[in-house]
Amino acid sequence: MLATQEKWLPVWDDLAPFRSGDPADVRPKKYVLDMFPYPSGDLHMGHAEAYALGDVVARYWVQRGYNVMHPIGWDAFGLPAENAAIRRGVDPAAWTYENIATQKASMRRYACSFDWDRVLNTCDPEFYRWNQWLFLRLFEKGLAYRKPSLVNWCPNDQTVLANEQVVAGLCERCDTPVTKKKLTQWYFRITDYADRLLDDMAQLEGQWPEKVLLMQRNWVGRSTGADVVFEIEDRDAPVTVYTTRPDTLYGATFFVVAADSDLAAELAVSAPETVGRAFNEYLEQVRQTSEVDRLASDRPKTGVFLERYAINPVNGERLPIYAADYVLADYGHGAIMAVPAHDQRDLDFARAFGLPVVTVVDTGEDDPAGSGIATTGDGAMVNSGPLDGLDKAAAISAIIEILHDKQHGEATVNYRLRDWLISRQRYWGTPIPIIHCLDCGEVPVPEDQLPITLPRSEGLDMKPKGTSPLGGATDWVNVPCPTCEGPAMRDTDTMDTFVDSSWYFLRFLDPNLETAPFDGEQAKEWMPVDQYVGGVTHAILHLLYSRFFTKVLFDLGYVDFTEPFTRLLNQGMVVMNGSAMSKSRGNLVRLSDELVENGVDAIRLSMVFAGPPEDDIDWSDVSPAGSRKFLSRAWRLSGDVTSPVGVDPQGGHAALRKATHHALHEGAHAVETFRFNSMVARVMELVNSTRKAIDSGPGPGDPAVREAAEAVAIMLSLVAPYTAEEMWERLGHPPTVARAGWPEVDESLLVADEVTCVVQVSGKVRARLQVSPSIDEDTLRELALADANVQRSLDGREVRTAIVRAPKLVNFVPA
RNA sequence: GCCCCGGUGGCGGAAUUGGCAGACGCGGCGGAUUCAAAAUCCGUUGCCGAAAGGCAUGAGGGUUCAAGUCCCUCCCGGGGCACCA
Repeated sequence: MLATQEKWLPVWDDLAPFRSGDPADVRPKKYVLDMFPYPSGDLHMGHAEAYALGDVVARYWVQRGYNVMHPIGWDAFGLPAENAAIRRGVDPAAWTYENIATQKASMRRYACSFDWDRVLNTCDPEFYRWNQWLFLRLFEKGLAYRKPSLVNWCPNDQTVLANEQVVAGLCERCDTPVTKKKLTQWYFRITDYADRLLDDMAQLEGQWPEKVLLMQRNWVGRSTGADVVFEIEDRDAPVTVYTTRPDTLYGATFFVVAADSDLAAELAVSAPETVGRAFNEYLEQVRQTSEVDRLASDRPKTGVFLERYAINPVNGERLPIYAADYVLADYGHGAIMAVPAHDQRDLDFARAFGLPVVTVVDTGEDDPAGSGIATTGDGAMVNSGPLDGLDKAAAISAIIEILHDKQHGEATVNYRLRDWLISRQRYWGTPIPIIHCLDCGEVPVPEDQLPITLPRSEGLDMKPKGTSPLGGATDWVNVPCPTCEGPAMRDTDTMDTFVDSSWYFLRFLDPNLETAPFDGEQAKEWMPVDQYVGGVTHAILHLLYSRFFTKVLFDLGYVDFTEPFTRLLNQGMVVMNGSAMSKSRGNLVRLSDELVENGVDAIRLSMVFAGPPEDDIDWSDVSPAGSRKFLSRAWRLSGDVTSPVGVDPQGGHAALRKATHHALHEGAHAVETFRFNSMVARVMELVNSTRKAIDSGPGPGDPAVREAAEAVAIMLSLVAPYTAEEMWERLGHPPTVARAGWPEVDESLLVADEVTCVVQVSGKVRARLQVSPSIDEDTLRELALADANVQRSLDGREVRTAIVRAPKLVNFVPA
């Protein structure tokens, strides 16, 4: 196995069959992209699966005559490098580049069909200078801005997190419960693109897994409703609330403001002193509640009455105002009108605080005041003045019109999506290219000063302490203001590493370009990515951000498409005995061990053959030894062929020729529909047929045997490159089989000259006939009826109906 | 709680539009080869039955000449969302 690697790797390096950058190359282009890895160590089983699957696609399109760009790089910024630095005192850069070298060598041995001329590392200044450049473009457009806000804070990593990076209240990286902190941070205005992120999904329908589209739709969370303006007693300015149920306005019995909102604080200040004290106590308690606890679904409702009142604009009723934590400060306007009869959360609160419940929609269900179950369905409006008798939809439009006329509200849209918080208080990332000047404020770093490279880690205190380690690099931080030359300071935060991956696919077009992040002409030729392959863990994070960046770049005129990834394949995970592999569980399978034991080809084949690519693979169900056995069976075919290279297959053994062309045809179709396991099954069938032909059919000298063996080598080259190359050589061809080309399928060989016709009586199979595929219905019916078994089953009964689907099926229905 | 997606032999999984259920493989069993083992090769392998035949795609019902596939109800598993007004 090792000898085979030693033999072919230099040959492949030399021939570079997957080089894609030749401007004279006339082949049509295709861009196949695997999600790039984080260099945390050597490759593991998960990488082995992902890259085996991506390789099938890339190598297939090369065989089909395309100039396939299949690049690889490293998502090289991020916390593990820094944590290693803290634990072991190594330089994050040195640690990272060492791991990259290890992974790169492993990928080469794993025979990944990457174009090695296009490698990039996001931690190279040549890459991240363009992060800074893009940041400045967004800053100019007002799409990058700083604001104070209550943000997600990971106490373990000592950094802020974007909303997308908090999973069920836990830090996505380290599973530590996330807390909230009031901080001024940098954001990208992704919410400006909420509608387009939703609407452009129409382009992806059928091309992306439905599941991913659904998750993104939920994440953006568009809802339609109305803003309603409420006057507040003893306050000049009114307060606007957002509601999806303006039709229930007459059912509002109280008013709630988010406890942690500025409005709550303000209302409490001008309330009686006892209220102020109670409020402050409550707020303190809310602040100490972790995100995990806050999200617990069965938590009782809590709050404080502020002894203030809002006025219902339609009936002038006084609604008591409460501060509570079930209303979120950063959604809508941070305040709601509460309609306990028709909203479960409001009802729970009303019952806890003894507030009235007024039903305004008669849904025919039990009265919520008694049942404790809010009714949310449709029905006739009651107790609602001019709305009485209308149904939900009519009431919504009627009330919006009324509010609009009185200037008390209007129809609006709201989103669950929040702006993307991109600053991080950590070292190993892209410095934010802003200089803070006391006089000039936030000053962008002039473009000719890019990149702002990271200061050396030596001498910096890397320990997480809530502020960026970059703050300790005084020489680096203190700079003159680019505008006024006065003393100023660099921004010391670094960018979220998801910024890197939001556009890296464009950098592959020319990773060494020094004048721009990418070349527009090349983007026209190659983009968007035709096939993206990666894990479903990025369903929201990376894929949403990349879609956002692409739209921004489109608006800025840098690209002419609005979606970056035309087609998406999510591969599953490799697990062991039903659960994710981990050292602590003791079910870790080491890729390197597997490779030593069974070889690269057998591991790749096992990954591809295990099942559909999107399903998880349980390694305990997989037989790499079986894969190895099959590969040597296939390989042996190539040694048995005795006909000369280039022999005309015409006139060769007809049945085997049909088998070959059938396999090529079905195999191609299987690859194009992501049924890679079925493609392998078709190759296995062809190997079996060829073996039979050699041993007991027309013999090894038949031209059809050579044709079959060559087809096996070519199909196998998608999965098992070493075995395929060995076969190709033994069959008398020069390397490399990767560029041999997919043999043209002879359509005439796809039609069988005899098919099996199933004859049923009352839907049960009673006979099978060998018939010509062109047999006509009448002949087939007579033939079927004449069959002895059919006659026995009919048992003298008359045939009431005969369904004839020539040439494959006849069904007699007796009277 | 809401929304998706699944449930097919001992196991992983096949099955264009409703038309031979179980392709291909793993494992098992039997045999050949071998002093023996490994490797390899051949055969066999859904269940019941001696056979004819019958029964089988989570359970139950329905549509149809015909259902793994379509419709309804339920059970189980996996995933996503979860105070977003």
